[in-house]
Amino acid sequence: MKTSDKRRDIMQAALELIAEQGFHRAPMAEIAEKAGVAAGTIYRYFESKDVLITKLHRELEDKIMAVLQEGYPSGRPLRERFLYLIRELLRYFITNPLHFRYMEQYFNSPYGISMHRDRLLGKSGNQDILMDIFDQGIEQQVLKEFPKAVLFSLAFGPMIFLMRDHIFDFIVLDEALIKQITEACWDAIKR
Amino acid sequence: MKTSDKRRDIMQAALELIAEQGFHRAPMAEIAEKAGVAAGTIYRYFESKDVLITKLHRELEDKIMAVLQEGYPSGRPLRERFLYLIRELLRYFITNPLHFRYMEQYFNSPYGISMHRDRLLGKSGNQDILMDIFDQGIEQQVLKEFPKAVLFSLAFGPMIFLMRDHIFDFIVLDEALIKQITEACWDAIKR
DNA sequence: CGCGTGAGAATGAACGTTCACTCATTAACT
DNA sequence: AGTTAATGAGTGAACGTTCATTCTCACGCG
Repeated sequence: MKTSDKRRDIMQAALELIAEQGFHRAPMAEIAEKAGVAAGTIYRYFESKDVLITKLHRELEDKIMAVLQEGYPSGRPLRERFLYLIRELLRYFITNPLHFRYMEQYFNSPYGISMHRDRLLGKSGNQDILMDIFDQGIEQQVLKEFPKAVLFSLAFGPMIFLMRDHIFDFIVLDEALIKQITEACWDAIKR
Repeated sequence: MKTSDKRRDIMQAALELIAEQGFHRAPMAEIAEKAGVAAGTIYRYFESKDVLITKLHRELEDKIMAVLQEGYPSGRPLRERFLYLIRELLRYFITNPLHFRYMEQYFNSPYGISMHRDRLLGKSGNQDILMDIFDQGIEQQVLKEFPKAVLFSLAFGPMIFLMRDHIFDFIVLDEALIKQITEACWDAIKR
């Protein structure tokens, strides 16, 4: 609770500002002010804005992955595991809208491209629960015979769009709707 | 072929630069250079960068809508009309990747939010072929009973993701795959 | 116990760069 | 000759980053 205190404050301030305003409207000076430190102080903890952005992303990703792993029904059928993943991710983002906004920014930036490439090529460090489902689903002929990128898009594309709509109040994602939506996603990929 | 000449050049240069680099890495000076005019000249045709960006978007949207209307099978069943729309849009973007990249940039920016809001509320100027399909589909009980925003996400979310993957060479969208994908989208929304 | 000291932490003014936009000047056209 | 179009150096604002300076505080010494 010494150095990590300021480090935390800076990361939290950066998260909020970037999630709400985007990378370009989140100047270091403002991040510093929000974190209650001087501008120069940030550079004691992060060598550049880029590094701060990347570290923040990695931290969020780890946290989300941990949440998804937690109650993951490993032994259960594919369909159930798939529905679980989509549902829990939606719930997580609804509870943590800033996290969603941040990840979205990151994804829609040059950073996001290489991240996505690694994921599709299976090069992400931790083993990837979702890609595993796709592999098994194709093998067991439960899923349509699509490249993984296509399955990924059919499953995640709608989710991202819907979270956006939810955050901007174009729609209210309640439990009933979430259930129906996850099943609609399943309809799209199941054989 | 007088004023419109330079106007065209400027819009084309802006389209290319913004599509490839994003709004922030497309300085007016560079747009001017690419268009073969001086920086100040742009302001004879567009009162600000914002206006240029908005005009460019409107033009692309009009063009895309015109293409979609062209062979639109008005009299045919809902399913056929839906598949047509998704397929033709995919084809259009594959043929005009810069247009896709630009629209994507625009959508993932503050501009995009209000645009999307208007669309969901049916406030876009021209009547909206896709939203019509959703209205009719719900009425005729062919589609799942979702809010239009949800149907929209299920239909378009995957498409946007896939175009991204296609443009970055993570996937090759050939005719066979496009057919299967559009049908998978239909599976997601059909009752 | 009080005090001086030194090293690490923090500061914020200043710097260099980038960018959208302006405008006095020049060129082109009628 | 006069009107419109085009130019591009210049302006000021915004930003990421630096660094000389100040602050903090644990520790050793008298």
